[in-house]
Amino acid sequence: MRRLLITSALPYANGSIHLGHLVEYIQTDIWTRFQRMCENEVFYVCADDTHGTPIMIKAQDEGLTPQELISKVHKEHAQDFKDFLVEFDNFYTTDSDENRFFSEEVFKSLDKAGKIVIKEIEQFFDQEKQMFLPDRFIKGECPRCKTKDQYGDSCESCGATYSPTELINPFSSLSGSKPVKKKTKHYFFKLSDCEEFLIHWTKSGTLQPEAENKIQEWFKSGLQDWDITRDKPYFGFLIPGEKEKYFYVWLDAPIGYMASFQNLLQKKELDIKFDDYWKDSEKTELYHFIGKDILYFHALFWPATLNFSGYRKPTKIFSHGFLTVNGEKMSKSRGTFITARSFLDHIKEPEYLRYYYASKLNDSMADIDLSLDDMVTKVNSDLVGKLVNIPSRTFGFINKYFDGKIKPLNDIKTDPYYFELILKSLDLQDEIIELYENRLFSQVVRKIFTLIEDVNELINDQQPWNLAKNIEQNKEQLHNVLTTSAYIFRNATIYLTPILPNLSLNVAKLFNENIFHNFKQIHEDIKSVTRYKHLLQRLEAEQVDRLLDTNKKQDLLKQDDKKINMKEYISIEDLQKIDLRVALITKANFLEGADSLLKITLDVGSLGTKNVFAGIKSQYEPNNLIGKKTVFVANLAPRKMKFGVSEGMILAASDDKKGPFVLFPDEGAEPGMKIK
RNA sequence: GGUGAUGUAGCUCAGCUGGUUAGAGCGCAGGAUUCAUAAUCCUGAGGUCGAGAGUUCAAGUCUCUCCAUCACCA
Repeated sequence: MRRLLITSALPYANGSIHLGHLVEYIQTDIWTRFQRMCENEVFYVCADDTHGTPIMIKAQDEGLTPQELISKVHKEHAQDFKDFLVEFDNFYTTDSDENRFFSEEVFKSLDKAGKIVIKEIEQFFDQEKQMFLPDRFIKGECPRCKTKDQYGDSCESCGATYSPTELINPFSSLSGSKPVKKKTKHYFFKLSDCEEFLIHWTKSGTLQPEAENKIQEWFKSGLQDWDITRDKPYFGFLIPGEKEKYFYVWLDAPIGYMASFQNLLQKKELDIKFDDYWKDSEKTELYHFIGKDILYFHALFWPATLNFSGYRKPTKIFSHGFLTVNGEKMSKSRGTFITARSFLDHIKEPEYLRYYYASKLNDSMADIDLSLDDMVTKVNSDLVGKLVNIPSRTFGFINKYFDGKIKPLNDIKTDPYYFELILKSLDLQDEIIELYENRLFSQVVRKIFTLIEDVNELINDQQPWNLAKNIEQNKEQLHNVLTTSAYIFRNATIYLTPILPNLSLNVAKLFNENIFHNFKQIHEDIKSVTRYKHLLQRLEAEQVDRLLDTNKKQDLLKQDDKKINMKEYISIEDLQKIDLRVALITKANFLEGADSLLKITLDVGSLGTKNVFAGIKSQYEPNNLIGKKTVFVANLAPRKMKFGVSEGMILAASDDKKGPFVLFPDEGAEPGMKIK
């Protein structure tokens, strides 16, 4: 029995889980479940990554403390993972006592080993906010192509990279003020000292070949010492002995793997030694699943940190590519920036995504594409049309003619025609296990579906519906066909369990079993089957359309909110341009041929009588409006409409779901009064 | 800008260390079938393997150049 500790990268606690994140969690979860089905002892831990400036700023924006923000996000993340059947043994947080302990301990050990050095550096400082600015919070003109409003590290327009000090006219994106250069004392991890160790470690088979190539580039350019300090204000752990300096979030984030594991041992009171997993690489294996974007941290900083603070190194780092949707980068305006939650709201079935990802995942770092049309056809044709179709087309016969009973494996061995087919499904086990182990899930899926296709072919050839017409004569043959189908279907489902745990559970119930939890179960007899109930619904293309539409709309709303949040203020002069008046509704009428408009006649005091057409028919009866006062925009340019000239506008509130609701002023407001 | 990866049928992807007529699923066309959620099965059409050059008896597979896409740059 192998003993494995497996991790997925920690999601940052300032946003929702989206389909891009899920590639990794689903990939890891499949591999973890696979290892469990091979009877290995497996722990799968993760945590929210909770520290850093962006979290601090976001909490401020939302009027929360950072702790409140991360606890809110943690709940949301945990629910998303659970609903996508991502089964962590522990989903913890980096803002924990355990993590503080290990972070300090690692830091002290590194210091003792002479790997920590103090340097004075010069950084941009926002005098208004009284804080040092991370690169991405500084904006200015690109020094090369002069494009305005570029971030402090690189230009989105020409792709140049530079340091924020090179920007022309830099400004703080937090306060808008001009940052000044200021000196500060920082702790550095002497990565430059670790080159020999890292060259050896990265070439010892711990990385995929592509990742190894990528790493070479960094060696070529020379390893730079790593700044692990951030000045206050910051949300994170104080560096031991300091009052205003914190650990950079990337120091304590991977240590969060250790903290989450330690927390798991305590919480579940497991009789397992922490050191077996974190100090002794002989006894246990440690695997990190990550995205290719954070390879740098996991393949250089992390092993070096571990090695020089007395811990074991990871057994292997598995990096995967990025997710594109419909062949392009995920985009909020196209609606392809799909959150886990909105996928569930519209598609309902998390296993459709799990299946689709599995059918495309392999061991490489190449990006994978979620083609939504492709997902629909794949799910419908593979899962519904082929897999689930088997019990649907055979269980009726088994129940009707054989009282739900299936032949034992030994009995069918006498007939080589059928037994060979079953044998093929048994023999595939070794191959499938090897493919799973190597994370070649797309090939696993393809292999399994050759079995499914065999069964459908067998049923077509043998035509149980015809055999049943002359049941006395054909009973034996019919039973063989059905038995063979049942075994192969059962075995294929066992093989698919890591990918489709819920479906597997429901299929187990069809066979009067509790659960499929071990690949060895393919050798067990099937005793009986129950009545067939539909296992999966077809996926309709409209569901996908609605999913994209909803995400698109939400993005538009958010952009509106953002405009306000981004402090795109208007001046008081701008506001005074609008002549708002109290008006009395004297008449209100339906208009023939108008779907949403009412004709409203207003008494605006000194401005006289005005007519407007208001799109409020859905909410208001004309008679209920007469005699009420409302708010009127008096200097809006008159507009010719089908029904006449609209001489202004009355104000009403609405969002995408409800409204409009007309505004009514408080008592005492008289027609013609200015609103200011 | 530097570096890494990717580019194979309409779509999504397999093709191990170079070796006979380049594969799968979906889609499409034709047929079979009706047990099954219009599901299933059979047959077929579809590719100068991003472009160009080179190495070799032989290249999708190795080398070089170029083009496009994605990522990273601490």
